Amino acid sequence: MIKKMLLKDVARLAGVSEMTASRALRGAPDVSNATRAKVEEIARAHGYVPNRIAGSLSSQSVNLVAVVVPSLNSFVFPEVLSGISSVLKQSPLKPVVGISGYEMDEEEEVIREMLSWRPSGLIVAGLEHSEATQKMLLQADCPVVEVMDADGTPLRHCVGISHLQAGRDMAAQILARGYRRIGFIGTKMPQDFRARKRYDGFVSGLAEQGIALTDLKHYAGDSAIATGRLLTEQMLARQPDLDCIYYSSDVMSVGGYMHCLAEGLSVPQDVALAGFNNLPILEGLPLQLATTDACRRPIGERAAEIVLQARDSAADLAPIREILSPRINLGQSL
Amino acid sequence: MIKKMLLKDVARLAGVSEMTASRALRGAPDVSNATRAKVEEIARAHGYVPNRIAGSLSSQSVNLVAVVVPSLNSFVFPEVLSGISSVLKQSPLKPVVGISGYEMDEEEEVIREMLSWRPSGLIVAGLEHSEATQKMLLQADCPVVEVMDADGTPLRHCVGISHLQAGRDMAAQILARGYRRIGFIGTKMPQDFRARKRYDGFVSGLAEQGIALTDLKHYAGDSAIATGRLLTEQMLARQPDLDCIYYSSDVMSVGGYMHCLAEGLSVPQDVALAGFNNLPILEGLPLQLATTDACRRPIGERAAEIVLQARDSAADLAPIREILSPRINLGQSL
DNA sequence: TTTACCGATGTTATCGCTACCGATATCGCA
DNA sequence: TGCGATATCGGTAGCGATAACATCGGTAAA
Repeated sequence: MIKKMLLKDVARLAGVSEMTASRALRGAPDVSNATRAKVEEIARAHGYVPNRIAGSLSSQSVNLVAVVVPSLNSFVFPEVLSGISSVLKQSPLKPVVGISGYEMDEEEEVIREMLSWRPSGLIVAGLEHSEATQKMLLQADCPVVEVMDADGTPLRHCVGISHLQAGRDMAAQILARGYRRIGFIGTKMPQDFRARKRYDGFVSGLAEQGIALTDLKHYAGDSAIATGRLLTEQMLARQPDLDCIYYSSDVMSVGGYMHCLAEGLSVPQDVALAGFNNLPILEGLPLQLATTDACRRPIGERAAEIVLQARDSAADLAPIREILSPRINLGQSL
Repeated sequence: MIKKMLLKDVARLAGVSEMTASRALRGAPDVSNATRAKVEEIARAHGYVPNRIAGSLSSQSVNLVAVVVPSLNSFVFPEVLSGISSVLKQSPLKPVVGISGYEMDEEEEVIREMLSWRPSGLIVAGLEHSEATQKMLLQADCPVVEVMDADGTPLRHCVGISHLQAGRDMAAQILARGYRRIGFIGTKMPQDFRARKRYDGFVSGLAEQGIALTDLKHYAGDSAIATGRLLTEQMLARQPDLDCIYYSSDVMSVGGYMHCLAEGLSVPQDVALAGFNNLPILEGLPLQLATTDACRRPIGERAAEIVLQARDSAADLAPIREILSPRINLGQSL
């Protein structure tokens, strides 16, 4: 294999035209079985890998779906992704992931990069984008689905939950159980719009019943169990009579629980805990922590379905806005 | 914006040739600042997104590095990825992730797909590939780096650790602390070659001192805290006098620890625990669990550096084989 | 037997951009 | 004033594949 095999090499070796070789390898119709077999045989024998760059330029179609998420570390997006993948598997489309790092500028750059590859669809987490990004998304000639969040104005298609409502609902549950001295611990706070909305909903849910937060910690860094533990320790030191803490993420509430375990505090008697996301790390703990399921997988699945739907329909797909209902899991920590 | 803006539209509006517009937008030399500014202005105003498919076909270069990993759920690969990203950020290259799902066939398909986009480099986890995959990787006209593992024969470049040795080392540590009735719990066992190697190394390490495993559980499913907890419970039921368990992953050892917490078993007095990877979930637990750091980030960084190095050097880069030394963290659970 | 038609294949014309190289403008300097 | 060296810019020719249409035996229907 001195130099790269091209389609024309395969064609020549198989004794057919480039066109026929192309059709054979793509599984297109109008090729006799004998010819197809011969072409495939030659391609395999020589390790021919088609050049999809050329193919896509020619066919004006790219079998990729861009997926832009803030992070892969947070345990939350892999599951959205797997929902997307499972649905796309029924089609020739493949997901490609880009990471925006909870930064609008970074998101803009990543989206520009992805759109420059002319994907068949774009799925992006969140409704908040820079102006330039919004413009790009509106002009993109592929279906765009904003996911995870439903509080706001989607550009076109949208699948998510109301984080505002999720926060409010958790406030109601916590108040209903008689807790009154309540703290909130959040991470990535200025940048994570959804965490911010849960916070806002939570505070307003408390306010509806005349309760204000007793303590509050907005931490700029990433969610981590160790961070949750540390911030919980600090908050309980500041407010020894706190009776409940609501965290922006299960990762953090697990950290809080670890603090309680280490200090011999009993949950929920000494302090009640609640998180968000219903992450798999909650399963297997000695105590089931309260959480809200964020519908990650269904969101991914629906988003992918919308992309497929848009691809199949000749005309532009009418805007789809799907608001899923997250389910609170009270567990044993409230 | 009725139809897609093309470079020629930008050029026309800017009153320059396509060529000049192309140079201006790419930041290529030989363009006056005034012209460049005007072209950029027009492009921005009209939301022009260059078509990288056409650009790459023409320039015969793609600024993407394919990264193929078994899974994103396992908590281990995101960190390799972030090592890769951080290094690539100094260059115009961008990582693109593909998921092989711990399946050789799937891996083959994913790699074929990625290579069909003619990336500037390919980083793949593991040394074990199907024959067809090996052939593709050898013929690929881009640098290929196999990462994570160093036990075996790399195709060309390789950055990893010896999992065999990691298993052996942990066996030595465990034996040195006097444990004799030892169990092993592993997941993804037939497919995860690296876990398998740690197991083999562990068993041989024990054998060197005349010890055999007291109990063994190879679980086919994914690692999860809940799974670790359940399998630990079952193993301890089978072997009540087990004094130590080595897990294929920290995720599982945390599950084991959760079982101990729930049952009131003290670690390491009642049973000692050790895992692998040094995952962030270990941080913040009431007890620090023994583990081996898998050097995930440095591996990602080095792999990316090799890709950059190969890109810069005119001639073919001589094979690089880098074996990092994982560090055991004994914690408090042994 | 003739004609319409169909499956299998080949020919031509892009797809949107950039490498390559030639053309032009500008400027310093003798 | 005239020359070559620079700085800018443009025309042409692909990159490697596929869409669309043309071709061409051969078979079934008339």
